[in-house]
Amino acid sequence: MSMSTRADAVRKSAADAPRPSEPRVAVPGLGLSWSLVALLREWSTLVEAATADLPHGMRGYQVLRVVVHDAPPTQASLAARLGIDRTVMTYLIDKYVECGFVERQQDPADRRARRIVATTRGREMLADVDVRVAGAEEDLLAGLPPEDRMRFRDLLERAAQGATEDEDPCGVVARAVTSVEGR
Amino acid sequence: MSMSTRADAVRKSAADAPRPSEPRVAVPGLGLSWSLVALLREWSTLVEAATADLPHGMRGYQVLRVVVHDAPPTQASLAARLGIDRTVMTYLIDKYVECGFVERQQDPADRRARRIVATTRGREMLADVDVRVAGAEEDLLAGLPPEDRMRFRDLLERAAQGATEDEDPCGVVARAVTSVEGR
DNA sequence: CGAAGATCATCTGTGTGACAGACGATATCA
DNA sequence: TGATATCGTCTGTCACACAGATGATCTTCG
Repeated sequence: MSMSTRADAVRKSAADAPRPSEPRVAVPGLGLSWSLVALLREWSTLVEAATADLPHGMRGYQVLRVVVHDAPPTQASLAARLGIDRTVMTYLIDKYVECGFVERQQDPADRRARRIVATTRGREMLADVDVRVAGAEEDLLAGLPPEDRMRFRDLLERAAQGATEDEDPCGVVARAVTSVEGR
Repeated sequence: MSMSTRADAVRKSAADAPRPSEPRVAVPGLGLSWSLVALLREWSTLVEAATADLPHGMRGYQVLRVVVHDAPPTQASLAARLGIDRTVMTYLIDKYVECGFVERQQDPADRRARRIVATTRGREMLADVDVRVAGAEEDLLAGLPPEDRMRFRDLLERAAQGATEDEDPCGVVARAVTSVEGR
């Protein structure tokens, strides 16, 4: 960030209000970082609002999504898929079971494993949240004229694709997400 | 923090939720979240590498940057600027003092306050890291043809600006960053 | 078949990091 | 002068991720 104001300006009395910071901020090469982070942050805020009903925030949403769409055979594989520690997955699922969104079923083929299946209620909730999330994403780009939004999405997607070519896409999201909600 | 766009009232934190990921599987609106997060994640990785010499990674980098460029009058204002808790700032600065990058100087005008000033070594280090970070950002967009990069930067910046109009830009970055590197 | 080892989910302990609150020192205001 | 606010620090607490051990079960191979 850093802005043009400079050191000598330190004259000002300490009593000054913590200045509200003006949004300009122009430092070479910094705009990219800042914009990326700011946008993601805003996204996080919006999506958080959209999923306020779900335990464990974004994390939980992801889990539910994967459970519904991919139905991984074991809890461990589910965790691996999202880059979450297996022990964490345990109490994460606990919570969701408690809320009635998913169930643990003994896999008859392998009695060590529990298959995590979404309940009807879980599915409904997911569908509902999906809609809200989509809306949130649209809101996120509200500052751009419609035709630029598409262009932006496209460029963003290509950039991301290029940047993560050889990377594991699942863990990526999981890790980044974890933190964002951190606060 | 205030959220500009809608996102009304989100007192409780507990949810977030991107649409993660699996590579295939096309879900409407899916790409945006994933791409944003993935790109930021990649950025985080690169920048983390670029700032490996600095304590506290990118957090420390931000602090050093602000110290050098803005020279905030007090430790508290520095913390506020970056959205970091004041008590956290204490040991964060401790570390940097220990490394010889900054110094705490009693402000003669207000003996309660310590002015944080960068040492020559700190400035050199910052300049050095700045270069590396700029390079990292360039790498980040390597997947885009050169002319698209500019276009992308522009769109990204405008989108971010629109999304965070009335928001405090500093805290934004700090918080998001914290989280992302979380891991 | 049966023993050894792998795998699954869970439980327990540990470490890290953020934050609230209290504190002494100082500044400011009435 | 006294009351109140601010600055930086310190202490205690809390949440959370992770490593390791545990009991149950499957698999492999002699």
